[in-house]
Amino acid sequence: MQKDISMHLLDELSWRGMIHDIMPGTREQLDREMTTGYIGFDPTADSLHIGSLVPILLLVHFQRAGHKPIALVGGATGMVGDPSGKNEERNLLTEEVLLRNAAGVKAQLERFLNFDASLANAAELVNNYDWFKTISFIDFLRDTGKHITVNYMMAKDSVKKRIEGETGISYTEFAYQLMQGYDFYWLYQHKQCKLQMGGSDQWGNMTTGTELIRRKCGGEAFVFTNPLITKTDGGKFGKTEAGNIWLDPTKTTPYQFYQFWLNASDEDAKKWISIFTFLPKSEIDDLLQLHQQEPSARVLQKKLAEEVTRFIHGQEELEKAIATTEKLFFNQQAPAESLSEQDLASMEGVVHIRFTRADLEQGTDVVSFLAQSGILPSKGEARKLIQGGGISINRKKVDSLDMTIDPSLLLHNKYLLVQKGKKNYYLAEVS
RNA sequence: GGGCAAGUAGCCAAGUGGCCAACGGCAACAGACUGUAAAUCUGUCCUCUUCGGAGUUCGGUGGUUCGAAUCCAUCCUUGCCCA
Repeated sequence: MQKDISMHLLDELSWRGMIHDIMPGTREQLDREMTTGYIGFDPTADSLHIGSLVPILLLVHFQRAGHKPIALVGGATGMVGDPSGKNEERNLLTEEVLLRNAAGVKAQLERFLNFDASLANAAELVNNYDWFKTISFIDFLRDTGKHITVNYMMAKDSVKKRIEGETGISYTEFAYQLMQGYDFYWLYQHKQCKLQMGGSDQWGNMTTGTELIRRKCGGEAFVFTNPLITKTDGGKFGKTEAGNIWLDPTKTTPYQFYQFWLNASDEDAKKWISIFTFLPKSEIDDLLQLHQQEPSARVLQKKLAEEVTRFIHGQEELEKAIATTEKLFFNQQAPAESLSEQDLASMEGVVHIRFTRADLEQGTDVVSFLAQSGILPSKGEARKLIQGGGISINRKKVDSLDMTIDPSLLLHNKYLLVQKGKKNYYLAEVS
């Protein structure tokens, strides 16, 4: 991507709706020189989830605009816990878990940025554990703590909320912003890093960093934040009944990942298409117009799902996800028998259940089958859902609790297609 | 260390001796309607169940009582005030 013909990074991010707050002087800094900028990622799990997608995309945009991105894994800060957005003290993760998580997160980040060392703006990965592990408490208090007043720290929203709230805040979490501030300072000193990006909830932590840089060495550094992703209906972004949407294909299959985006509401899709894809403005405008004319065609959702799935999982996995989606949803009225053995066997990403033929020979009732196969957690649960009309087998609604499952129901003598609700498919396979 | 207040299901929050598996709201799941949307309406929502019930809950423990989320004692946790 050529720097001079593309839009200014900030204008680009701005029309995409990826900028919430920006510190004055940031634009001038970006114009002045190739700037090094960083974003921190918390190793709270061994995989990133789609909540981290916006920061990842910011770094990618940043690098494409010719600047140098640094992804920081918070191996040290993760041990302390960020109070932002939390109304309760966190549980501390053990060192062992954190090390493993940091490694997992690092491996994922490496896939999205260009680390080619021959580039002037090659991406870098750092772990703040590397510099924090050797700093003594006394040194930290004398060299860093001395520069920031408690008054300043208490004025931060994240801290103020906790102080005024019911649960209070421990010294540990109170000190978090100093650690994050120190990260910025360290990167400023060692990597000439002059910019920090992050979610809008991080504004307070981020500005502690610029303040520290100013007071400790008279340097000038900048920050900007992206708005937090919300859903129009007020729900939490990135959650489904199955839990988080992870970037790790073994935790969330590409099919499930694709489905998540495809199921975006109209309103959300309009916002998300520009944030989560790299499509140019003209193309997005066209899509928005198409969407306006015929929302039921869901062009926005399809394009969104396609682009994001490709970015995370690659073309091949995307095609499999689309193929499975078409088989399951393209013609829902078609009887399950019309699906070929090949169709069923190649459904990657739907939940597979295995059971032995012997289990079926004498026939079992649906309720036991659903509970024993693990599709539902208990018989009671199975019973309730069936009574509520929420279970289909081979696309036929189960309308009786007495229904018997036996080999005659098997598709191609091998499969059972079980649906919980409209969208959750399970493929049970005899082995 | 002293004083005051609080701890109820995933979250918020009613409930002050039996009618309590515990009002209500949110979230979640399912159904109807649709476009695999949104909104709306309906059902479910501690666990298991042979659908008759059974078991375990209201910070912990012990007690009073025929009977406790509710009363008493004690301990723990949290917040506020004082030292």
